[in-house]
Amino acid sequence: MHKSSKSIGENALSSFKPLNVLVRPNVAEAEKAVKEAVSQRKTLLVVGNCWVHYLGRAKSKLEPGERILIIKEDGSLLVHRSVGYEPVNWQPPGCIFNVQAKDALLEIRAVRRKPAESVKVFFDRIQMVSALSLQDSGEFSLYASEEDMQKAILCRPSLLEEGFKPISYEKRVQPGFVDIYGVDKDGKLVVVEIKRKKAGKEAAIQLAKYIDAVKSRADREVRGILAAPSIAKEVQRTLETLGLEFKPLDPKKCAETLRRSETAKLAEFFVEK
Amino acid sequence: MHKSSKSIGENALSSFKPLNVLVRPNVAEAEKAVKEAVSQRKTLLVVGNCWVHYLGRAKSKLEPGERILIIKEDGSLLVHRSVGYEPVNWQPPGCIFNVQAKDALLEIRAVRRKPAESVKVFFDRIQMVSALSLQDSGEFSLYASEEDMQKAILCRPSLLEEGFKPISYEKRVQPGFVDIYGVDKDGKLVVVEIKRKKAGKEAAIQLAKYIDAVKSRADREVRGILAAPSIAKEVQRTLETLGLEFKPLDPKKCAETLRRSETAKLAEFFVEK
DNA sequence: AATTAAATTTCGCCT
DNA sequence: AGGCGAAGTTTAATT
Repeated sequence: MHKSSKSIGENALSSFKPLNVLVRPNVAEAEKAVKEAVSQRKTLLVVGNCWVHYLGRAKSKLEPGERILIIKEDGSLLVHRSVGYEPVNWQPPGCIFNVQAKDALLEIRAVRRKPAESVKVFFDRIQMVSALSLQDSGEFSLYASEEDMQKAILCRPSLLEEGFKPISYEKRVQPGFVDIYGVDKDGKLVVVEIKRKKAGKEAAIQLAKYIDAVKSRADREVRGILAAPSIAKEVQRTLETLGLEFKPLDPKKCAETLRRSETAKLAEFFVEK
Repeated sequence: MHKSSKSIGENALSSFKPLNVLVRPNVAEAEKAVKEAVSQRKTLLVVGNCWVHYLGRAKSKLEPGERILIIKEDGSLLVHRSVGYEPVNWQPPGCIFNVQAKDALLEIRAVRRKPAESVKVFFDRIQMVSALSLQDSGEFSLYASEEDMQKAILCRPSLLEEGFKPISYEKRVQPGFVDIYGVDKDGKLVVVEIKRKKAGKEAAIQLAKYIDAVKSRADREVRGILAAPSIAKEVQRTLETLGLEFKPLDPKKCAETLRRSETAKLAEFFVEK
């Protein structure tokens, strides 16, 4: 992790995006738009009066009513009613779609193998069709971001190991920024690289580079610790080969630590007053 | 159940429905539309570039990207990315919403108590806002409709009880139609009332009326059986008072029976050929 | 209201 | 690819 990796945001670049919205189209118009969206792997929204037949692991029938149909780029399908957190009908990613208009009806069929399932949605009146090209590379972090994990170690160093003392963070060295830099209980220098997800090869290489950089400057032994929720077996071997270490660090635990620390600070505040 | 209860459909009546769609609105326009939709308990769709903070049972952060936000009439909230069956962020029904525009940002906050949670969605660019009045009274039946349950008993009477023999179905009597009419292993007349959901008081009363009607015509003892997946405790007592019986009948089991029967018929077909 | 069990569970991780 | 376990699980049913 290094904060310099933060993106400027996709905002400035593309204020123009292809966006097709049809309001109250007839079935033929809707058919065209839906076929196009599905074949172009766009995200599709259809709102209208429909009924649904599902057959697969289970079997269901949904009588007519106005709902929202979503078909996503990955071939997943959702039918949402006006109430309820869960979709009334759905299909996980990987469906193949078949779209056809017949007798003033728009039929959208989603089929998948293994398990063999099909969802058929019939529209007879369509309020809106919208084909979207959603640009979304934003990261989703549950419980703690990499930055949160860094903070957690800084505020409770024992999360990394007993006796660890941080000296600095985001320290600039040759190849970039060292997440955390400190000393262990024996006074040895420690370089810590943090990953929020399962650590891959690049994490080990990155850490190795930092170690080299620090060693060349400090001219003494330096320990390298890769802290992440988990690590690939092969990477574990790579680490050992390089003389580096792995420390399991759970984002959830980090978040709890931060929360407690905030609570503690708050308690402290009230005690001092 | 009686087939005459089928609705004509909401199709013919209301081809005109209030439907507000804003394409590429500015933040102020979007704010107005969203506030209106939320206060009027409409179903809301917002598509645009957004980021999301969640804090409650867990905690999460979603970096900027283009997504679909849905707020339903019951106060549930969904944020969907362009891939994945599940929403990336959500909130179950019963939220209170707070909408405000500030510094060219549209903030939509969903809060609920028990558990105390909040989801904050920030939009800086909005592709579309749509406020929908979804009319949806269509019934959803999983595994089997009441009609399917009727078919299942007709094709395998032992589902009701050993030795039962159907004579007719949808038989016209004074108050309406008897779902299934037959005789038990001792030759006693049996009237069967089927419900797909947990049986309520009205089901017991309905059955009692049919029994009376049949008794007055046949002038001999008639058993009444209410077949449903479950029954309310109080209704069970009502049944006993009236000298009627309850038979647990699971839609899932009915669907399996029908499927097997179809498979059997198919097998029979292939054997005969 | 709290607890338990099922779900078209889905999803990730591991073998 | 199949099996196991967790989930911000949700939801319905039961005590």
